[in-house]
Amino acid sequence: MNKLDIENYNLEQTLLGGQSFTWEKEGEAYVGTHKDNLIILKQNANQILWQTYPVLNNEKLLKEYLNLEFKYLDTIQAIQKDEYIKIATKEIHGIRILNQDFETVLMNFILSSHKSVKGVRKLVKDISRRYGKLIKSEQAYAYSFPDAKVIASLSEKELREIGAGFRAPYLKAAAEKLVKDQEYIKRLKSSSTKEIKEYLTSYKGIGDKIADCILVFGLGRLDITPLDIWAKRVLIEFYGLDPKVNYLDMSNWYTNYFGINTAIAGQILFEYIRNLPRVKQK
DNA sequence: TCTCAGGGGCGAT
DNA sequence: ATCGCCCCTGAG
Repeated sequence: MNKLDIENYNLEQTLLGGQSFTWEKEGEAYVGTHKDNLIILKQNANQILWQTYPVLNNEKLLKEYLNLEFKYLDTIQAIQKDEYIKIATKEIHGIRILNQDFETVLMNFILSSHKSVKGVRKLVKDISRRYGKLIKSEQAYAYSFPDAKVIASLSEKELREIGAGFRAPYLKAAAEKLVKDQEYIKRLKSSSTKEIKEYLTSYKGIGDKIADCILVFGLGRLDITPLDIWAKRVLIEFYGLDPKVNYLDMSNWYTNYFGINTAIAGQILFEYIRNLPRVKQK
């Protein structure tokens, strides 16, 4: 395998933390797909061992996908605004935001609705195994998540049968829309966050939260923190916000407080609070 | 075996 | 603004 020296990179939390659903841990290795590429990674302290398939040694792809050029330490320094985030950044170290494929992220997050990370990963894997492309190496294999055209060609019934449940019609309609809007989307990517969000929420099955996930994880808009229940708990338990504050106001709070890299702060606080020992409610 | 909520969103009120 | 309900799985 190829070697790359890189400090402050936590593969485990980055790949399996819930921003991507196309990774599995197999023994010591992380096996995942990005578009129609298979990527195998291992972490050894400050070294990442890696290989890509079917095109071998694709360093450009790897660096782009793992976001290796990202100025991690500068960002961490910029968000040290209070004791909570300071403690969190000590405990949770090395999370990056991946540069994932837009279409895959959009479809995967539609599937994430009312599902645990583990549940989404399983569903994504089941769909990939059945309808995706097989990519093999000598040591591992994986199926890529099908592109929009393939998903659009499936019936709602097929998607239900594989486990998509009530998300099946959303997924199918989204895939059709992705195909139809292909050219429009290319231009949209350089538009304002607000405009893109408006477009995304016009999809059935995409509301505020999932739209924000797509903006951050599929388009690299780091000036947003997607508000799942954990990001909300952070605001309520650490920063004293009233639980009744609506989505948009909470979201604006993050952006106003942490600024252009609030997505990173959000990921760190999310991991931190999620791993705190909790007393059971009720 | 059974219950229950899960990193939401929709549609009706 | 609030509230059932959606489909299925893993965890208890």
